[in-house]
Amino acid sequence: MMRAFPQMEKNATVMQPHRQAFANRRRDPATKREAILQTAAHLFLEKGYGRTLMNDVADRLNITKPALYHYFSNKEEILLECYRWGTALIEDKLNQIAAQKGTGLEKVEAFVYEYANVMTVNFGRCVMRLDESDLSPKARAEVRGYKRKIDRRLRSFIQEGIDDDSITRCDPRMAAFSTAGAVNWICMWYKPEGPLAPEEIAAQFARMLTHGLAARRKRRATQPHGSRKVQQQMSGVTS
Amino acid sequence: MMRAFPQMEKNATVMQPHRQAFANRRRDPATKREAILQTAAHLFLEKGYGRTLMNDVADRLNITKPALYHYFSNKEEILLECYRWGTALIEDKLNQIAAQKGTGLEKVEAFVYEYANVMTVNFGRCVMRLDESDLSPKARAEVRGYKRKIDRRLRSFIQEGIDDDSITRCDPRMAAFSTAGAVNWICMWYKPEGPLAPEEIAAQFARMLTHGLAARRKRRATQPHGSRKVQQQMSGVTS
DNA sequence: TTTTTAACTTACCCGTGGGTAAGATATCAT
DNA sequence: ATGATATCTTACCCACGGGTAAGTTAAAAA
Repeated sequence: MMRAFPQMEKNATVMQPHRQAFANRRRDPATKREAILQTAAHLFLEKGYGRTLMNDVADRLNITKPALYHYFSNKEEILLECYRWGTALIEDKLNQIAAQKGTGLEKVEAFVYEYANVMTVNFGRCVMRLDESDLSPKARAEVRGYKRKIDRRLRSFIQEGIDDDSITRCDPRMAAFSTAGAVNWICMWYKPEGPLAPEEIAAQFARMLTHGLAARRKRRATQPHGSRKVQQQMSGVTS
Repeated sequence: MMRAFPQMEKNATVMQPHRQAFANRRRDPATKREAILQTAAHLFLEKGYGRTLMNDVADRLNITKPALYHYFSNKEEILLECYRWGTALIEDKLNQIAAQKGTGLEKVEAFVYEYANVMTVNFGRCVMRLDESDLSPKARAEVRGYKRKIDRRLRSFIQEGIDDDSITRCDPRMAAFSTAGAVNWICMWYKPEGPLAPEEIAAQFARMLTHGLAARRKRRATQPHGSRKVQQQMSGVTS
């Protein structure tokens, strides 16, 4: 029998990609674990950790709440695993940058670019957007460790830049807070379905945070701003 | 009779400043309302909104939970009022800056300085640190309105700067996100009892965010960084 | 003093949501 | 086929915490 809209079924699963992971019972457990993490991360970002119920996660996967406890021992472990995935993404990029050649300033620029990109990925967003105090002291200490490592890396790039004269003299700690803060905040307003492409954001941030807003020298003529279109209105400072 | 430590009693109240507001029954209700708000804001920042119990707030004020409901109809109203106080602080500063003379860049610099200072005050920190989705749709819309106003102001300063050639050509929306993000993030790591003075933070941020990290020109000699002491270690990128 | 009333306390309710006990079912090995 | 096992469901428990009902007390008014 011919279907009127043969693609409908497929689209239905495309819209809920992680439901598929639980279609067969004996499917790879690792895949299911990740499916749980992905949907949980999505919900945590959408509604916050506290307001995300275990039932919400289960519902999205077309399973029941107790099924989740076959893959995670409790809600906090899901949260912790989101942190682990996110920080791993960042660490990975940082190692690449640290191995590169270049001035300190160039490394900071690369840091901002890569870090900004991670801040548009759900797991990355979780790292900076979710509240650490939802974690137990032990888990919180672990996450703090990851974050401190990131911070040390950024500060070392800045210090390199000061030493090689590519960065103006400043307090590396404060510069790191400022730079990282601007990028961290991306996870507060970025919407995957929004009008801004991650690479575009990353590129602009990398430029602005290293070279500042101030005009380098007086411009002669003020010609209009290329063919940039007036873009969709976004809400505000934080959303 | 002489006391061995006559100041002890006084210190006890200094340590818990808001308890005093509820010492007498017929004291000014407005004072008590503010005392509740202050302690609530403090706890919200310390433990998060969701983990702060009405009992926690009451305990700190040496009263019982139902007493709070004489001043606020529910928990959310306390939260909303924190937002109102915080955004009012910011708006106030913004109006002053907008009225000033100067280039766009100078206004952005002033914005960063004043805004950063607000981000070290509890009510100000609440605005950017607490989660809007703890508010009802109606209240959230109100808060969003305040934030959008702040954002519009910042963007207008940036646009002014582009027009008067004090700011390099860029997407004002993106520049606002970057600048505001760096400052907003202060509320995530700033600790009132920490080693950094608000004005110091504000001054450094204002400089870095407008003029960037990049060295303007090659320096001749690299002399050590004045007499700056190695300062107390702070945790990491976000705390 | 006595009355009045706002300010507060004690004792309680109950919806919510994380987590579990025990049983059902699909899939694999034999 | 048949048992064995991981997987998943139905039905439930109960701690927690926001909010309230009803009674108590302190301070101002009369």
